[in-house]
Amino acid sequence: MFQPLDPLLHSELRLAVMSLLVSVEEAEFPYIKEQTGATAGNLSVQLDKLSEAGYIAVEKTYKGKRPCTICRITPAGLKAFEGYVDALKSYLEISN
Amino acid sequence: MFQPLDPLLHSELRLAVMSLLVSVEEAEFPYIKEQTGATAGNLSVQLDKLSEAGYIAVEKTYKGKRPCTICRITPAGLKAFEGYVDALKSYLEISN
DNA sequence: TAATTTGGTTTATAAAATAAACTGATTTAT
DNA sequence: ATAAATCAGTTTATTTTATAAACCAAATTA
Repeated sequence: MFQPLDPLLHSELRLAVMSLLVSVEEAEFPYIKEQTGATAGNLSVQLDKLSEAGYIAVEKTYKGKRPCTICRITPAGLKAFEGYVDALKSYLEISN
Repeated sequence: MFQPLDPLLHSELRLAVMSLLVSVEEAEFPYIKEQTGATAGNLSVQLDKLSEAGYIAVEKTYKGKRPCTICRITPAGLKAFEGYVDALKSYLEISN
């Protein structure tokens, strides 16, 4: 009846991050922060979780002299996101 | 960009309960328990939260000699559910 | 009449989300 | 030159949440 929801994606901020990365395929920390409205601390923690799950790849480089964290969705992450969206439908489609 | 998600509905079990009640408009505790696969304890707690939020109405009656807890979605609950589904779309629709 | 089942509630614990505080380097202002 | 402010994050602490375990009362079955 109801498909289980991946707890890693069933989180407002992590879902927003993944949603963002699905469409842009590359985003810097401050951009994600701005788009999601998250605090830096919260974002940092959630990016770690997504990264540890292999849903995103995090590259730490420099932009001029300043540190720069770039995030990209991975194939596993894309698959998980699609699976989550699919599972959600079992909760949203009225009367089947 | 991303619409906030009602934390009361952004919960696997509570969402399942609401989804169920949207389509049936009346369900007994054991039925909800069976359909969602939840433990009785967890379900009891989550029904309380939905009830306290005014999203569902809980009627405690008897079915013969046995206690019977009947749940119905309220207009406020239906509105909240629809709002939640709508907000979710801002996370799921690829490239706005 | 003892054990089991039904229909739950209450309580305890583990996990999660989130913000606050902090670090270290870079600009900018004085 | 140096003090203050900003940038780019991380770490830690706190609150909230989800969940299961333990419990309770009544009814049913053995």
